Amino acid sequence: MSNEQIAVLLRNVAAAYSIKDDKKFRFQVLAYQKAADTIAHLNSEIMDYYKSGTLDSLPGIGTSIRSHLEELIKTGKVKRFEWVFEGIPGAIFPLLDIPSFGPKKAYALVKHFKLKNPKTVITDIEKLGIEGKIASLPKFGEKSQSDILRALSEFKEGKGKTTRMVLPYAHEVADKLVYYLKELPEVDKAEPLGSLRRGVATIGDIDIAVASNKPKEVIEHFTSYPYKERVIEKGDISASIMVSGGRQIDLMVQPPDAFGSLLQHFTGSKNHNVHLRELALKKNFSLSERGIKFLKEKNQPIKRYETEEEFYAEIGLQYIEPEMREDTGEIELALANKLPDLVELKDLKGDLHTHSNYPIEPSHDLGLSSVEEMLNEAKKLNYEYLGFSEHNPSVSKHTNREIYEILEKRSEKIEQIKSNNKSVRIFKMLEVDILPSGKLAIDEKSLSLLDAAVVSVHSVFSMDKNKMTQRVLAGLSYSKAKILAHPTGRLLNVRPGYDLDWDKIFEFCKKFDKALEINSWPNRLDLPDTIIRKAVESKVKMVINTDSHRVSQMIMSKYGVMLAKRGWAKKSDILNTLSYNDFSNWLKS
DNA sequence: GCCGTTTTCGGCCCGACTGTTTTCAGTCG
Repeated sequence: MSNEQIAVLLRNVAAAYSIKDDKKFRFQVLAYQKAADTIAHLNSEIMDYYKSGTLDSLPGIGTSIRSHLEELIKTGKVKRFEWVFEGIPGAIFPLLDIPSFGPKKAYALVKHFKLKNPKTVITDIEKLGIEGKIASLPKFGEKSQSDILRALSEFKEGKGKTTRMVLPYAHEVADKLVYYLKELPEVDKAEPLGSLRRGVATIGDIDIAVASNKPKEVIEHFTSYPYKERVIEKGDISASIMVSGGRQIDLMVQPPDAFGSLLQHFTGSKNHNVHLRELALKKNFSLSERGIKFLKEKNQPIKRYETEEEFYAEIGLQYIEPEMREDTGEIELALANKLPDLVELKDLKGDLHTHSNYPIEPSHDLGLSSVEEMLNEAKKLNYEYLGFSEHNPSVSKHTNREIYEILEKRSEKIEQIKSNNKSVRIFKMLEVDILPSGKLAIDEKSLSLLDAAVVSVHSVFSMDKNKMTQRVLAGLSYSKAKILAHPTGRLLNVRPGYDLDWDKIFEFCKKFDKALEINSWPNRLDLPDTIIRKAVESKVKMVINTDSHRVSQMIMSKYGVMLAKRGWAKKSDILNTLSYNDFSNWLKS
């Protein structure tokens, strides 16, 4: 079973518990939801945890859920779950993906209309709504009937609870809205928060916090946004709108002197906030977006915090960078004043994976900007060095000799530019395909023309984990191969990427002094953050690259840095924070 | 069901908004 399937099953268990007896099973519901979230966000197969007997090392999975999962994997079913699902109609489950549908609403509808078929339940309900039969149910009315119909039709057009967008698109939507909000004089500050601020690879809803003493005016302005499709909610201090493409934007307002606690609250993550608030409760503090209530002191007003730093300090914590706020150990470290000093954008001294438009006749895409243009941009970015890593010349269209000649010519051109350009140093590199056999696409003689190679997989993604690991290690074993580019091959919202045996990869990288790339390309963001974290723990070195194909893309390293921070990478974990001489020595080692 | 720097028992975040209600349940983040 896939992680996704297991996550869905656990979510269904939570929903079934909630229908069975909301009060009695309150904590089971929470526990199963948390376990489902954990599994849904794993970057390696749940089967690997099962095989190594480490299932209960995962947050939210204890002895009980672990044994249920083991039973599931061994026998294909779980006795306890069968009991939980008893009397719960299967037709409720497809409804749970639809925004505004929870277990209660789904059950009420399915039960009342005796809907049996999970495959048709959505169209069944739609039909009942159109016939006007939902409005007469107890606790339902005309408004909820039309809300249901709209939710169903938006769902059919792709607006589900789990649909997510890639980072730059989310930034674009958020930036436009922030710009619009700031047109209102009553808006002191407006900032995008949530998963966008934490640098999560894909974004669900966009969250925006506003500092203002006039919340009514702000909400009015926000809900009048000209590019909105509709207003979802509109209250005194918060509101939600939907913009084109079914994207939801949530906004919340607090007075400027309480902006710190709002930033903290709205940045999340949910798990981080829950942990923080539980911790605070033990000290008799109650935290919220409004500030801190001191529970021992009766009738005291809520204390407000203008900055997040003050807010964290009041609870006795070091300031925690947004990228770390996932409740994966950062709160414990902050308590002990032992948070790592994370890598920053300004630490980067170069980019080793860029594609110029030099006519190298590759089988994959060529860049669109010239070597000179890219060097100019590198200078603007304060880089000391830049590596050109166009794709290798097409193997099917050229002989080895022709490839050598193409690379020789390129080498001469680069040497020429080097002599005219002293401000940014150049590395002569190449992105070389690792063929299915594990061989590199070009031979040793051609490789000898390079300072080093970035190697990567661009074909036959469907190999199993062991074979793919062997393939990648074979490719990395060439002495010129120094960096494994976009190591998992994932394309966000397109394909999941292949599985590698990370322990073996890490071991190899350390032994032979190779580096893993953190690819900043927004549809890749590869390595995934959880694997960066493991690499950091294993003391494997990494390089943050952009994979730019034109000048304007070279600033994308900011996404790579956020990703690295999510993996708790320090400056010392990232090799392209080294000076030219030190990096050059490593590259040629 | 999970979890532990006051706990292996006894806790478990906090508040916003909506529709159907006249005080609250459901959903969301």
